[in-house]
Amino acid sequence: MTLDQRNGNFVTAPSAADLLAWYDRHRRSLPWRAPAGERPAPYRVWLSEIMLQQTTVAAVAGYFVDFIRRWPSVEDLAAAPTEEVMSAWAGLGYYARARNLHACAKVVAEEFDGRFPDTEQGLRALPGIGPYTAGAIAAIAFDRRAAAVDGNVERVMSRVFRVETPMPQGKPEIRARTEALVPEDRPGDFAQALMDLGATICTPRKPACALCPWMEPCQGRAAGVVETLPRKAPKAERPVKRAAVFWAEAPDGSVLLARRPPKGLLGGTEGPWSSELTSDTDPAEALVHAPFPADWARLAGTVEHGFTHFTLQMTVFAATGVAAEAPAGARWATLDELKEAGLPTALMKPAAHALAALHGPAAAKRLRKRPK
DNA sequence: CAATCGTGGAT
DNA sequence: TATCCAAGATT
Repeated sequence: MTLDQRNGNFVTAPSAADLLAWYDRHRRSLPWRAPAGERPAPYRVWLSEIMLQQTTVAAVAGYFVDFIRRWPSVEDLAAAPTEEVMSAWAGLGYYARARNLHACAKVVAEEFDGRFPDTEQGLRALPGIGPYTAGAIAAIAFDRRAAAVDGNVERVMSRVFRVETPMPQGKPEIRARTEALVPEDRPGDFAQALMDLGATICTPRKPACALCPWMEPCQGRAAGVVETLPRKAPKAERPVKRAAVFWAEAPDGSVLLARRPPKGLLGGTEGPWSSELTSDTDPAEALVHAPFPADWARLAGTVEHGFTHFTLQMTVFAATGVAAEAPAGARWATLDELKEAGLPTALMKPAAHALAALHGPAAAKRLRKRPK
């Protein structure tokens, strides 16, 4: 029992034991989790944590099952061509994760004999593993006493301890508070319990405080400010940028696919040829960005895609019956090969737009990923 | 530190 | 329809 000097209230500290007791009754069953009391394989923990970065459980589940079936071990994943990993990742977003995933698998397979480091520090040195993921893997896969501070934990802790400092300035305090609470026993369950609590009880809006194991010690609730936490600076508004997408079809019906440079927006993915997506291209002057001279026809309408930090408005140009060599970094591919390649959603949209315009809606529908 | 980097679901 | 934002890392 301590005194909160901000309002003169006496507060009790939240206990790991109360949270773990709640977790034992309400833990979610997820594809990457082991049965209660068992420790999941580090490979599965790592793969799931990378996929779950800024990505919802629902979006990840199918990809996780696919990856595990296709590459059952880290050695299998390391041995795969990077292009196959990128294709398997297509649609999940943040493609740097896929590149780092493969790079990390190679390091673990080739330099660590297929075994992941079992400490936070060791994990942190691997590509794609930052402070959160290192803590999560150390705790969940190796039962190390490590904190895993993600968005859920940030929200829970900012509320329980009533941290009113806006993020990211408040992060150090959140981390210190979390580290102090991690128990010697069951640190992995503690990490997952905290995330489950944030995902199912201590939600951004309308938290279910009445069901919360930490309702009593929650200072945010006592002060009536739960839903205002964590505090965040207002976000800058998203500019609209324009790009030109070039849909080329050869006489045999194959289409032009270009591999994007490894870094930057959609880095390493394949898709139709386009102007720079991060600059702003005037549609009237778009043809200078075409892959080769052809009878380009501007298709009616535009295609929009919202990225985190800007909205992209794409104008699509199409040419059919093209007999031309594919430029460097591009290839002619059948529609089946296009589906196999896996396009990011942002580029699947203009592809579908072109197919619908040239061959009808039914042709566009065939682009959709078939359920496996 | 601030900007960059995807996507889909919920509200 | 617009906004938020989810198991963040990298530069």
